[in-house]
Amino acid sequence: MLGLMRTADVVRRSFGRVLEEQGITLQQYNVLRILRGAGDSGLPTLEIGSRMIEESPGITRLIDRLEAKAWVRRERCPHDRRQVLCWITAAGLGVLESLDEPMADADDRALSMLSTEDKSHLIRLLDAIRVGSR
Amino acid sequence: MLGLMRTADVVRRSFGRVLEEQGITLQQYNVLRILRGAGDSGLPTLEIGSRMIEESPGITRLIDRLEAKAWVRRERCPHDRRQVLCWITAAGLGVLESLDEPMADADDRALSMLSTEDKSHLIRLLDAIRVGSR
DNA sequence: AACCTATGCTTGACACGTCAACCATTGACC
DNA sequence: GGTCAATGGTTGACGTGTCAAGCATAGGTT
Repeated sequence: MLGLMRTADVVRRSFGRVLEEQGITLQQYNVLRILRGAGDSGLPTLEIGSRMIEESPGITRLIDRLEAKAWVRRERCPHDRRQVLCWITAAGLGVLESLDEPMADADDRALSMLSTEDKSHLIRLLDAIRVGSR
Repeated sequence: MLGLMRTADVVRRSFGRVLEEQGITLQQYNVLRILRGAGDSGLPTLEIGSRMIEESPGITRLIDRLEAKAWVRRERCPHDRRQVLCWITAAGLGVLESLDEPMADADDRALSMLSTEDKSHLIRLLDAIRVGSR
């Protein structure tokens, strides 16, 4: 378990270094990816949160910062005024696009020492741990 | 890589839940473990930091909190007045002791779904990723 | 219509992790 | 002995994870 956490941190930092050149953090990147996937219909705040690693409260402030950088647009939903819908902006899409390749490279680099078989085995083991942790 | 980070977070939170009953965090627990291992001779601040996951600056404040709870004692080293030596206190040892068993159980639980062979394979894969990330 | 619980955030407070800048002490070199 | 770079730590600022508490809106129930 120690090894798992250590390795995850090493990998996290290595992705972080790629992202910091665009002035974006890993979590902000994740949110933008999720919103790009959601398309024009946008997503309510907590729906984004539920697709991320963290618990809900942090997501509000995370999106605050993305909105401040004009990468995300927010609007209260007219049908259910409790919800706040979020969309990625054109600027946000641009940032993501410029990161797609470097991030794919980083991913390749991080796993370059493993064979295809190793990778699928690793995924299976990790999934098993995650499923079992309830 | 996503799976790795997700799984690590799940595991981190699960250990966190065990520790919070003693009012201690995972990082604080790590520091105490390191200091227990160091014994009576204590360790300089940055030496502790280098054995942890994080980079140096955070370690000062981490130990500040441990000192505030009287689990750690600090003293400027007389031979090299730049260094600050740290020791775990008796109270700190007590806290650790009360956590040894619950933490071992949590570790077992987290990995109970894997065979011995799976575990050593997982360790090998994780080590390979870590070694390759330089 | 009045009430009540659930839902969807948001905020405040605190623990980190990380970078950049800074201070003190050492040790080496001139 | 005086200067200077290196070492060991600390601080400030900012992003994030998490808990507890709070607020507004929805959707029943009566």
